[in-house]
Amino acid sequence: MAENRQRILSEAARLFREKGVDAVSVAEVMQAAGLTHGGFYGHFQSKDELVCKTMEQMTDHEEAYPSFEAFAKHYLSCEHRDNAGEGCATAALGLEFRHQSEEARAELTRVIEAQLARLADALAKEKDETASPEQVRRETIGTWSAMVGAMMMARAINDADLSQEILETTRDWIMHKE
Amino acid sequence: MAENRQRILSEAARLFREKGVDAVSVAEVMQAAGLTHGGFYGHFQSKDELVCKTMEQMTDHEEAYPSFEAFAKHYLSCEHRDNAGEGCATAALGLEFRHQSEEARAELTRVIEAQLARLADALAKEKDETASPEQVRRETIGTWSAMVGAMMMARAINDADLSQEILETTRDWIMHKE
DNA sequence: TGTACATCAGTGAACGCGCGTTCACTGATGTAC
DNA sequence: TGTACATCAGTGAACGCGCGTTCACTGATGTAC
Repeated sequence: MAENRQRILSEAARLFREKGVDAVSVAEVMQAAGLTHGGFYGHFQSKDELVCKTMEQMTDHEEAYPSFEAFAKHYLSCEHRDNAGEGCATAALGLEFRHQSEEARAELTRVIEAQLARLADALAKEKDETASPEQVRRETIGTWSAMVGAMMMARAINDADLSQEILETTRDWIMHKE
Repeated sequence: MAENRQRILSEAARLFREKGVDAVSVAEVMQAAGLTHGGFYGHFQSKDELVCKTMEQMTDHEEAYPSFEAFAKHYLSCEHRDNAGEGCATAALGLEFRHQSEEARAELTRVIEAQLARLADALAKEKDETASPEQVRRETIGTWSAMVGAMMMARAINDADLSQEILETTRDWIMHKE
């Protein structure tokens, strides 16, 4: 039963990021986990609880970033854009949480805080001792906003050329701000 | 009848940005326009057509930005964050268009292209002749991504302090990139 | 000016559908003797 | 080792609900005579 619960959570994490929380039904998650929809309520009290637990697990499973440059390069890639299911939850879900419960929004806030902390670590390592914590935080928030915004737009629009231009130019822009 | 159609479009533009396209029903739009839901299909063929026409009108009604700094300051304000219904369509709808029709996605692409063009104009004016068009485009895309990403995160999260910090730090970051 | 009629934007009950959720049931598993 | 029974995760039909959409109807308006 613990195995099944874990498979439900993993499939939910993938499907929610791929299509959005509202666009994925409980039955679809259960089918992806190889079960039928009726058994869902043996594992979770409601779809909202599944959303919260999925976000909770995402925060736990994240690893430290190897280096800021490597992270930015991967983050702002076409591969990441085209595989939202395995990618960043903030860029994949973001706005949808306006309509989620307060509990779910609190989990997303934790996810974003954790991502900012990891990114700040990577940036601080890059700079050694040459930047104050305040400067690092400033650069972290600025670059992180640009990455999230660029990815969201690149995914939303219809024009492959403009999509790629936004990713590449933003990557260039945050790394060499002239 | 033309007046009613216009009122439907205006209310749809406000409600869609405020709550998202999927979270607003046809009946809700019609009620906001002072009509009943049945009459909707005398004005539009489908909800999808309403989405497209609403986006079309948004592109048309935008004005040139006074100055880059003034625009950024207003864009990254708490007022804008808390009044999505009157604000930027890209930051308000963005990702939701993954599930919309190709026609609707094409309209959003046009909205984003128009916003990039207006922002590039404002930036170019600021710089006079000191920057090449390529440099202006680069800075336009970079700053625009950061503004959209910051606004989306500021709206999604649950923590008022972090929300405001993201807005203020990003504003600071894009204006003085050290 | 007054009456009869055509037009048509808007009304509201009804439809089919998919959703989240419930619940009586099943059938594999483990324990008792 | 073999049989009887309890447990309980998972099944699948069914629920109430809100959605987008349809359609027979209404009632105000404008024209014809």
